[in-house]
Amino acid sequence: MASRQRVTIRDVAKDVGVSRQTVSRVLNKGPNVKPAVRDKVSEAIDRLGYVPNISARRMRGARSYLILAINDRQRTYDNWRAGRGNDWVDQMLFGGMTECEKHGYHMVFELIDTETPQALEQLSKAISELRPDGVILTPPHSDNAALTDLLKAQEIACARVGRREGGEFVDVCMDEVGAGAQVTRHLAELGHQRIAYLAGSPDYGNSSMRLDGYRSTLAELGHELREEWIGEGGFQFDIASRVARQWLESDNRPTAIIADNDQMAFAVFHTVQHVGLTIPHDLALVSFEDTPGVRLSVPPMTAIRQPTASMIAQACKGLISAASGNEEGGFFQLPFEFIERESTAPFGTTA
Amino acid sequence: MASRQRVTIRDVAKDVGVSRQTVSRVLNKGPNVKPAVRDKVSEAIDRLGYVPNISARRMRGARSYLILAINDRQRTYDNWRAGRGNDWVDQMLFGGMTECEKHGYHMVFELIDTETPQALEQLSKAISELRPDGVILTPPHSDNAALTDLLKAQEIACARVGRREGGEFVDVCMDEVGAGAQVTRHLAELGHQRIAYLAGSPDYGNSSMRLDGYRSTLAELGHELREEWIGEGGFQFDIASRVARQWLESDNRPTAIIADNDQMAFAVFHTVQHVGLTIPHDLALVSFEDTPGVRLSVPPMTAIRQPTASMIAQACKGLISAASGNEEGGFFQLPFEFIERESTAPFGTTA
DNA sequence: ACCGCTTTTGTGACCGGTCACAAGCAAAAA
DNA sequence: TTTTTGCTTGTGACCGGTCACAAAAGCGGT
Repeated sequence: MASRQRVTIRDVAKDVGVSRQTVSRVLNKGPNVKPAVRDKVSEAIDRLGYVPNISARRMRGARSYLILAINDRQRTYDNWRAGRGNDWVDQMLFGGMTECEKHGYHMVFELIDTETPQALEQLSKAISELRPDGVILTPPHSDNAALTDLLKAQEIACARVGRREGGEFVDVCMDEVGAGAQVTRHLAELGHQRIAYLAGSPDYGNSSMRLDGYRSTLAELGHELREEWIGEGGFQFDIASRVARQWLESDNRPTAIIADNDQMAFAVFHTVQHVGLTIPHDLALVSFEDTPGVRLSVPPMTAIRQPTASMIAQACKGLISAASGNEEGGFFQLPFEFIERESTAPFGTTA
Repeated sequence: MASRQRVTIRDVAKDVGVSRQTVSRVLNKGPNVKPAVRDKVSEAIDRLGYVPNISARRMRGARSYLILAINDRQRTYDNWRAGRGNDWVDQMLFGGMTECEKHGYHMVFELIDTETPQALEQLSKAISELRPDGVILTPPHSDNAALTDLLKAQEIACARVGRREGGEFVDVCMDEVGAGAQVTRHLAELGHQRIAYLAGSPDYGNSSMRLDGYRSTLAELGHELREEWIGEGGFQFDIASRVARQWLESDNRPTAIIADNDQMAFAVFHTVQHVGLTIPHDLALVSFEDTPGVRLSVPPMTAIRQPTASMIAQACKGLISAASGNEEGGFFQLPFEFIERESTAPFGTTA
């Protein structure tokens, strides 16, 4: 059983000899408070150890100081059970809290079942109960119109990770085109001429942006762009394996492959071994994720790392800013990290 | 800007033609409500889509339906930055939410800086603002007396992961002795006679319990127990490497090593390679963690997996039960998972 | 000193639930 | 029938903040 509140705003007010409202104004950094009074109140707050009660604050239509972060249950479960070791939530927590605690905010994590009818109801229940100041939607929720419509209807600010419309939403994403360009340039600079691109799915916007980066960079550098070297692996191991195999067994096989996600990169790894080649001597390989799996592969993989923590931090920042009465929404593109490891080597180091 | 509450308890009361209190009683599954009335109220709640406001509930000393999970900032940062891919928070979220949503609870995650003077203040601020029904302390906080004292003083229920006193706390831990026994028996059954134990630190209770399991199992099976085969690696790579090297270069080297954590298991991996031996042919190796790193090592490592998700679920269950007015506290020991992979092989398969 | 204007401070109501207690009502006991 | 008892329902106050609005104080200009 939790105890009663110890020090309330009235205690502070009485101590200093001012009204509750004046204390409230100091707390919320409101204008129109004499510096001398402000100091006296601040001092009393510290001395008495007063901390405002979030629940009470939320009552009269004020802020709740809560940010709701939505994750997909299935995805979280898969990561957990398969032991693939995706540390997505860890990163969200670190990035989010770093920003939140600066402003006295807290993060509530919620799991919902996307793609099911319950999803909407689950989110609806959570926001009605918690009335957060903002909600962060991560993939695959970012694309769920039913959810964003609900939030819009409820007038709750919403940040979407991985989207780039901006407008009324706080959209945060990575520079996908730049990432596609970066890996392509990296391979080209290593001397590779025959660079294949194993794409995920054209339906997925970010995927096609990376492909754009690949295309434009190849053109820019005057490299040959062969359509048969752009494969589609549907982000899946099996499909990617087949595509990779076809490439690797062809007469004029690519000397480098860019994989759109780690699953497919692993598929290439596997296929390379199967065909009797080795990485990086016979083939350079880059991936667009950076899950622990690829960091710990042998050899460790060169990859683009999504700035998950920064993205969540930016999402929080945007939401808190909106809750503070500033202009809402906006579109933030964050730089990627390029991590060069041992799966890429200069062309010509073939054993 | 969040919108006003749409449907309140008064709306429901008016709709059905009863008082607010009656609706409240139905909500809280209180006794003394006529079944017919209860049904009518429940129906109206569903029809109007009424969801109680947690903040309001919390005001008059009632529950907050919030569980606060405390993690260490440094540890979270390290996991993130080093890319070691510890999915601890993912597991906490999955395990915790699975239990919480059954009871209408939410989880708030907080990062604090253990071992610093701020830690106490950070926790204090968080509980004053949020007034959660319970707090989950994970290592290394579980052992921090200042924190538990604070929670006791504030009369906020507390669950500690990795401790086993029980009493007023909800203590949740793994069967460490059993785990120590299990890996020892596993190796013995594979035919190993010379099984070394690379312990972490005797100061760490769980570590010494696992060692106890090792000792007693060896005795039970009538195996030789050599004190020089119990090393201390301080959970650190470097120290563990030295110990392993000494063992592996001795005349009568062990054929199996049990490592108290993954860091040290990696140290053994490294040392084995360095000395020119291979796993599992020349040496069987087991670890007591199961981070993605060891799952993805080559060969993948046989290991004990901590039931993190279940532990957090149990912690939530205990806290919610206490908040519901049941007997507080207790001690829960959860079974470990033993995952046999390829770093252990029968003795005698030496190449 | 008086006026208008801005800055600073204070008061009562209110948010949406729950608590304490009182009242209504039925069945059981006297 | 009357009283006791237990179950069911309702009423007003209250939790700890903030909002809207009113009041008071400061300040330069006439």
